[in-house]
Amino acid sequence: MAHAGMTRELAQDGRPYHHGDLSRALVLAGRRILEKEGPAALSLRAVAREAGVSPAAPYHHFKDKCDLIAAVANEGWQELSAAILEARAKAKDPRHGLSEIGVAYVCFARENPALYRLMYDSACDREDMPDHAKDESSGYGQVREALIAIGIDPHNDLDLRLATIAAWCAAHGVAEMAGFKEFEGLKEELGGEVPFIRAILDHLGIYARHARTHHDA
Amino acid sequence: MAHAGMTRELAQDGRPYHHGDLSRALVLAGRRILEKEGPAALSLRAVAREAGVSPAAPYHHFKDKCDLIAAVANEGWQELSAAILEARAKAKDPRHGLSEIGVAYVCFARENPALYRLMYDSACDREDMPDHAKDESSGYGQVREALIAIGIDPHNDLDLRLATIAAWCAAHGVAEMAGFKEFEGLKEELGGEVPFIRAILDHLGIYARHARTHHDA
DNA sequence: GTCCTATCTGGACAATGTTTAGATAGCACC
DNA sequence: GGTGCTATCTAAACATTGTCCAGATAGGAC
Repeated sequence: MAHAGMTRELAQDGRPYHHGDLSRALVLAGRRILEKEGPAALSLRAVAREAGVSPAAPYHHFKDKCDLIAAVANEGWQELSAAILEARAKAKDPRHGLSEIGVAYVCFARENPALYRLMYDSACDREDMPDHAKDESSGYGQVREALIAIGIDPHNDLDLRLATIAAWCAAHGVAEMAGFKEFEGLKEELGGEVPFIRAILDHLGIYARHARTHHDA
Repeated sequence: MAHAGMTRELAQDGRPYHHGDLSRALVLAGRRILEKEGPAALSLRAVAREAGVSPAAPYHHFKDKCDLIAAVANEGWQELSAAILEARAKAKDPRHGLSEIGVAYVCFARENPALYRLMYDSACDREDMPDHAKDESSGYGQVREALIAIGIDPHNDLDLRLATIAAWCAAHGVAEMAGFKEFEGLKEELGGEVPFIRAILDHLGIYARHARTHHDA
C-alpha cells in the first residue's frame, strides 16, 4: 500500500495513536497557517494538509470547521487570560492594575491580530462570551478586582457590573481600532504603539480613573 | 431565446442598460440576503441569483467579491453617518451631542448586526478606515465638534485627536459587545437596550463628561 | 490470536470564486 | 438606416472548499 510507509513515517516520532495527537496537531497547524498566511487561508483542508493528514481526518476530532477554529480561538483566550493575569500581577500600585490589564489586552490583540479577530468572531457566532472571559480567575474576576482596587464600591453591584462591562468594551474597541493605518502618525508622535494605546485608554472612563486620582492627589 | 422575455421585463421599468442598473441591484440584493439569511449566506452567486443574473455578471461591475461587499458596506456607512448627523441635530443641549452620537452609533450596529460587522471587516481588510468615518461632515468632524461642545480645548490638537479616537473606539467596542446574551438580564434590569447602552457609555470617559459637568453644575 | 472500536484514507458531492469565449444590445457614426 | 464598437450579459469550465461515506488500518480488551 502506498500510505503504509506514510503511516510508519508518522508513527516513528513516538506518537500514541495512528498519527499521534491529531487533535492538538490540528490546532497548532491552524495557528501556524493563521500567522503565516492570514485568516483567508485558514481552511479545513489547508489545516489537514499542514498536519499531514487527509481532508476528512479532522472530522474525527472536530464536529465542524467551526468547531476546529473554536479550538484555535480557545487557545487564544487562554493566552490572553495569562497575559491579563501577568499584567495585573506586575503592577506595583494596585490602582494601576486595570490600566495594565487594558494595555496587555490591546497589546495581545495587536500582536496577534488575525487570532484576536478569530477569537471574537468565534465567540460572537454563538452570541456567547468565551468561557475565559467569564471565568472568575482570569477574565471577568480580574477586571472586577482591579476596579475595586481603583475605588469602585464593591457593594454597589449594578455599578460594578456596568463598570466591568464598560472596561471590557473599551479594551475590545481599542484593540480592534488600533490597527488602522490612519493612526500611524499619531503613534510616532507619541513614541510608539504602547504609549498610543495608553493615551487612548486614558481618555476612556474607568481606565483614566487612576490618572485622575493621581492628579488629584 | 429564454432570457429575451426577461430582458424586456427588466427593461420595462425604464432602466438604462440590459438588465437595468445592475450595480445598484446587486448591492440591494446583497443587503437583502444579509438581513434574511445572515452573513454566511452572502456569496457572490447568491447575490447574482437574487438579482436574477448569471454568476459571472457581477464581474462587470465589481472587480471582486470583496469589491461587492465593500459596496454594501459603503451603503451601511452612509446610513450610519446619516444616523449620527440626525442624532447630534436632535440633541437640545449641545453638551449631550456626543452622548447622542454614541447611542445612535451603537443602536445602528445593534439593529443591523450583520451589516455592521461587514462594515468593520471590509474597512479593516484594507487596514484603512472607511471614508465616511474620516469625512469632516459626517463622521470624524461630527465627533470632534461634539467634543468641543463638551469642553475639550479645540486648540490642544493632540488631546482633541486622542479624544476623538477614544470616542470612536468606545462606540465600536460597545457596539460589538452589546450583542452577547450574557447581558440580557442586565438589559431587563435597566429597562431595555437603550438604557443599557447609555449606562455603559456613561462609564466610558468622554461620554460621561456631560454627566459630570451636569452633576457639577 | 480474535474481535471491537477509534482512527485515517480515497473518492465523491454540491457549492463557491473566478476566468474564458461567445452572444446580445445600446450607442455613435457614416 | 444600416454598420461597427463597446459595454453588458450568458454558458461552460476550472480549481478549491466543506462535508459525507465506504473501506482500510491499527491499538486494546478478552
